Amino acid sequence: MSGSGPSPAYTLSIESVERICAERGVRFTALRRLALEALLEFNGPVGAYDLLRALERKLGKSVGPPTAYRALEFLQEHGFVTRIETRNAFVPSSHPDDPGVGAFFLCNHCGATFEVDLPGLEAEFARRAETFGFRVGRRVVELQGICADCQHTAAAVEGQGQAAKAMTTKGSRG
Amino acid sequence: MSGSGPSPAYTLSIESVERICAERGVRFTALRRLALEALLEFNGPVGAYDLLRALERKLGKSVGPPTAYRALEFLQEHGFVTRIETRNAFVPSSHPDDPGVGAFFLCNHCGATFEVDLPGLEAEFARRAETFGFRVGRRVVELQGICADCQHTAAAVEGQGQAAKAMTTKGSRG
DNA sequence: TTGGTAACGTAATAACATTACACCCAATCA
DNA sequence: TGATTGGGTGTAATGTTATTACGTTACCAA
Ligand SMILES: [Zn+2]
Ligand SMILES: [Zn+2]
Ligand SMILES: [Zn+2]
Ligand SMILES: [Zn+2]
Repeated sequence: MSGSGPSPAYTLSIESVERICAERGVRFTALRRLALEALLEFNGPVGAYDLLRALERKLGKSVGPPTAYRALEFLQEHGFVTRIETRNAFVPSSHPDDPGVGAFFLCNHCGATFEVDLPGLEAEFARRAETFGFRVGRRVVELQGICADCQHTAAAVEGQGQAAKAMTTKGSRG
Repeated sequence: MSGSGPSPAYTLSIESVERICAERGVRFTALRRLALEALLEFNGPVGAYDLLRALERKLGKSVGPPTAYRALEFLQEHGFVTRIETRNAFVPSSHPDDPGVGAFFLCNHCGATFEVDLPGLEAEFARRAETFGFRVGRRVVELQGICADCQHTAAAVEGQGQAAKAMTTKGSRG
């Protein structure tokens, strides 16, 4: 399939992250940079252990899980990376400082990941939360299905349940 | 915290599931029934291994992970149970044959889980999906934060990030 | 009754994530 | 400058969640 979709692949660049970190007075270390570079080099969601192996290749030495997870934690905290819960995987964020809801359309067939802004979602959530006094923090919206490209393929059997095969190293929990 | 919230605790009963399975011509076996009973006996999301241990208690013998996961798979396939992705855990569904979007409000402080119907979400998803030919299957909407009860507590520091402690055996990934 | 299929038991392993502690290094300050 | 301090990283061990593979059993239909 292709990387085409509702939003440009990724608007995030290393340079912009560098700048934002400087503004915020936080350290964009070599390791964190390498991790983000690795994530950008993949086309889709990347598992922590895949990132780990990518880091090993870049560094030429072995790295432990905490190293990968710490880098991911930093990148998530600052909005540069989003965890895809239904894939146990991570992608660079399209909108690092956007307070809005990032909704993810995830193709079960090819693994393609589309981050889209769903205006109106925010309001709907807030309004409903208000009715019972819930204070909303992190929002997770993930919509699984079949992308346009894969629907043109005979192999795309159903809107539910096929395993992702290409474009990602991650499996699916459909 | 309390079990109060936007919808009654659970509208699902063993009897209704029994009836639905008969209608659909699928087998509601002893194991599947025990698994669902166990899930209903918990107050919140239940991890697969907690379910496993509950099954062991009920059966008086040890059971392997596949046994628990197969029961969960069946219950999910038929809409009786929903997986909470951000908790790696499972809850009985409030609306087993409702095609609408079940959104979950999850308290990071006490673990309380509220399933609510968000009408309008469905339309928003469908409309956006249509614009790029995506065919939506499973929808995951999980909103983490702090419930009303916990906001009345000094310990509820922020709308983000506290670990769930009571009412659930599950941890949090913030 | 027999043959086929869905369900289950069991062992092993894979995949994902965290804890604990030691070490290093850069920024701050006596 | 030397000491202190805190964040960041290295490493080993462990914990948690999920799947694969394969043999057996139970149910149903021909
Ligand atoms: Zn494809
Ligand atoms: Zn696709
Ligand atoms: Zn609460
Ligand atoms: Zn509470």
